[in-house]
Amino acid sequence: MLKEERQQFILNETRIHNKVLLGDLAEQLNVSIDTVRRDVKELDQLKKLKKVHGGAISNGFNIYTYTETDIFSHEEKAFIAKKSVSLIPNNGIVLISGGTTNLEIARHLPVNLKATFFTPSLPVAMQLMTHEHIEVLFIGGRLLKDSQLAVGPSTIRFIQEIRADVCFMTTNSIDEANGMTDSDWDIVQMKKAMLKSSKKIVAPVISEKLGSSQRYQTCTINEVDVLVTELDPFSSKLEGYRRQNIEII
Amino acid sequence: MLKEERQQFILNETRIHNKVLLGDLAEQLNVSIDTVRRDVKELDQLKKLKKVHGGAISNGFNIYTYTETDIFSHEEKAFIAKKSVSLIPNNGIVLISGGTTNLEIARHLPVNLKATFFTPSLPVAMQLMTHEHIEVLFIGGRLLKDSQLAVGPSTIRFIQEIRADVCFMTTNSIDEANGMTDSDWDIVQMKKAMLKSSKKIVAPVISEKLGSSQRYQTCTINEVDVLVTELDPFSSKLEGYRRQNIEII
DNA sequence: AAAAAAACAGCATAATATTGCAATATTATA
DNA sequence: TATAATATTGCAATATTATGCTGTTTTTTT
Repeated sequence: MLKEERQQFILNETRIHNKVLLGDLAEQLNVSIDTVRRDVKELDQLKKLKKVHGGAISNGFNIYTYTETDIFSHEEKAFIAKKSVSLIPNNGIVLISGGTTNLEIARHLPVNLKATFFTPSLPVAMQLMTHEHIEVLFIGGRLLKDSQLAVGPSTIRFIQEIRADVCFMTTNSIDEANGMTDSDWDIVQMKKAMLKSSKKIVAPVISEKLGSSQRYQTCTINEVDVLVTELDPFSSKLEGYRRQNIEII
Repeated sequence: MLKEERQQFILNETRIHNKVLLGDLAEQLNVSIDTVRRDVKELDQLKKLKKVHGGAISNGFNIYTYTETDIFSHEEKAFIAKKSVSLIPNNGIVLISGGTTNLEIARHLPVNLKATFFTPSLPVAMQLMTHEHIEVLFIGGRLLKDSQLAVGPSTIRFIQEIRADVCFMTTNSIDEANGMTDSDWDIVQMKKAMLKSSKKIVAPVISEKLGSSQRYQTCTINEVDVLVTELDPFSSKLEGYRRQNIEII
């Protein structure tokens, strides 16, 4: 059995039972308790579960597998997500695009939040479905293989029928001059439709994306209502955006 | 055997089994383990799979609950899948519902098959996306949490616009008197729409489902064109279906 | 505080990876 | 077609990784 399989099994067991004992795992997997201990330690470092004395407890369901190198950006995105979820009104209608930051938002929803989410992103939909009180509506269409996102005319038509309270729109790049920009034309068209159908536009953006731009424009900077980054809201790096009357949290 | 073919084989094996051991591959391919190692390394660099110590694991869709050990009667379902895929015409339009048997079909598509698949099932869509030459269209709508399936009026409207060559329709239960039956009303409505939009109806069914029935009817038995089971097509258990003029493979 | 359980560190062993190299096969070019 | 350039493959030597074991330290329980 491959190490990765074993770790996947451990993750699955912790998810199902909420907690597991290292001794039990060692027996089920036919390996020494030291090996299990080492596995659990690694998984803990990858934030996939929480190691406790004698066992491990679940860290919730996570569809995405982070490599060691993006552990830092993962933590930053989780921080952005925690700040972002406060913008969702109870019983609200939410439109949410794809990307790993939005995936974190889908993970960090308050357990008691009741809301309806529309999304064209397969991974985000999967993640949203783990929440009991969240209704998930998938926006269908042609699926792009790399971004796992639905695009195309039927997608846009579907989006046009929605009236959302808030839209979480992630992007490849953002800067003052060009606004939010992306490298894929189909995705940009779909995103434009999303923005049109939403009252409030929230851009959860990791600071490394600030000040860069791509080929196609989704929207200008002043169409954004709220900018959420991992930085302090009064950071000098955000000065330019503050001047545009964008709420920064 | 050409290097290309070998790598294609390796990719297919990892897709089907979710993991492979380098030693096994070397044996199956009649090359040294070094060659396999180099192939896997290349495929890893191309992000087509993930190389790990001792083997490789599938790169796309890896949710534990859908791996071999976790699917009930996996062997039989994989066998049904292998028989079913022969019914897909090249460049055809396919409608495929959810369920683990259909998931196996999505896994076992021939590597060179070109086709367009429509599905309302999240896991099936994920699996289909791992195929290079397959176009995947997701049929959106309200997602049911347990079956991970889109249902509802917008789903049905979307389906009504499709004209499919073949439809793979799995079901909870099937018998001669009641046809295909399910326990969820929304799912049955969605399935009815799928059948209406398809020229040829294929029912991949594991034999233990034969002769049982549920609350709601999807279709009568003579609407089914082809029945695929893990049994020998001439098995006496299939006698009743054969009398209905259903093709059995 | 003592006893028990668990975690940790270091080490030995076996399995797997990497590297350089030579033999062979394939491709490009004159 | 001949020849040079390039790629592929298997092998051997060496390096790395995974695992279990032992003894010791830390944590939990009594």
